[in-house]
Amino acid sequence: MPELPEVETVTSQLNKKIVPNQLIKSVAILRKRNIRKGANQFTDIVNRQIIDVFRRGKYIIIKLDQGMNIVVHLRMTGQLLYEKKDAKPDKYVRAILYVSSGDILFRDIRTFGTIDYLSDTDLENELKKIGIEPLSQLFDQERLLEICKKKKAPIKQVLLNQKYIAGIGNIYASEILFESLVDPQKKAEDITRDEARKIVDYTKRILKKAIKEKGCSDNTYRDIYNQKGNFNNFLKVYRKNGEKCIKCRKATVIRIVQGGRSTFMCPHCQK
DNA sequence: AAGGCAGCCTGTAAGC
DNA sequence: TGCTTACAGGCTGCCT
Repeated sequence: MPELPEVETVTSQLNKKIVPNQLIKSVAILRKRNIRKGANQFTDIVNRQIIDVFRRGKYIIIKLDQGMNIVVHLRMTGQLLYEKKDAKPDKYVRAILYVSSGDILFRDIRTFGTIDYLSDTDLENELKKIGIEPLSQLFDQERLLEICKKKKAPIKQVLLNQKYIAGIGNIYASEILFESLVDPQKKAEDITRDEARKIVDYTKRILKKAIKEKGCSDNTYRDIYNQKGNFNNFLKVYRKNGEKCIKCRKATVIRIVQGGRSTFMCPHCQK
């Protein structure tokens, strides 16, 4: 689940809670495999000061002093939960950061989530690999056309590819293309100028609205206070297969598979 | 270079 | 009720 709006929600809440000047008191690693790079130095973080918490793509970055960073990716079912102190972890909690004011629990049912411990340089190199922030001013019609140029992959796959655009996942990709009236199967290189303008416009509008609603909790996503987001109440096409399209009120929303993932669309509206 | 697909895990819902 | 199957919002690595 967690895509840009959900990760943004968690990041900004955590930022308010633990920035600045809080110390990492200790750390508990309950499942080693969730800790990837830098696992062996992970205990160094004790007594480091937290300088900042920010988001890039779907990564949550907790910036520490001495040029080190804790980098969290929630993947499918990851959660970061903030609790006052002495939280009692259930069996899905994979790691705990004990900070001055409370405990941060990394909870993840499917265990795909990751935590890396990276120097500023290593972090910079990791972040270079991911594409443009869709909410930045630099993401515009021209930029999207540039990204789509000479790509034979379907536009949906391009929107999902973090190398090109950072933060859009499966839910928002379906929603964006539905509002833009673009067929998700259309080759990226065939996207017109007008379609590119609409895709950019709806990407920004939908992501901003979803952030305002604290994300989308179809399933396991929760914010740091263990609360659900409200954006699923605003979904127009995602998982609406079998229902009447709300735009044309004639055709039925269908589910197709692209790259092994579900796409939801109205075959009448999206050409 | 780029696309397709299995794999990482566990839970839930649907179908029989 | 219980068993089996399909599916789940992400990403990597290997193969073609």
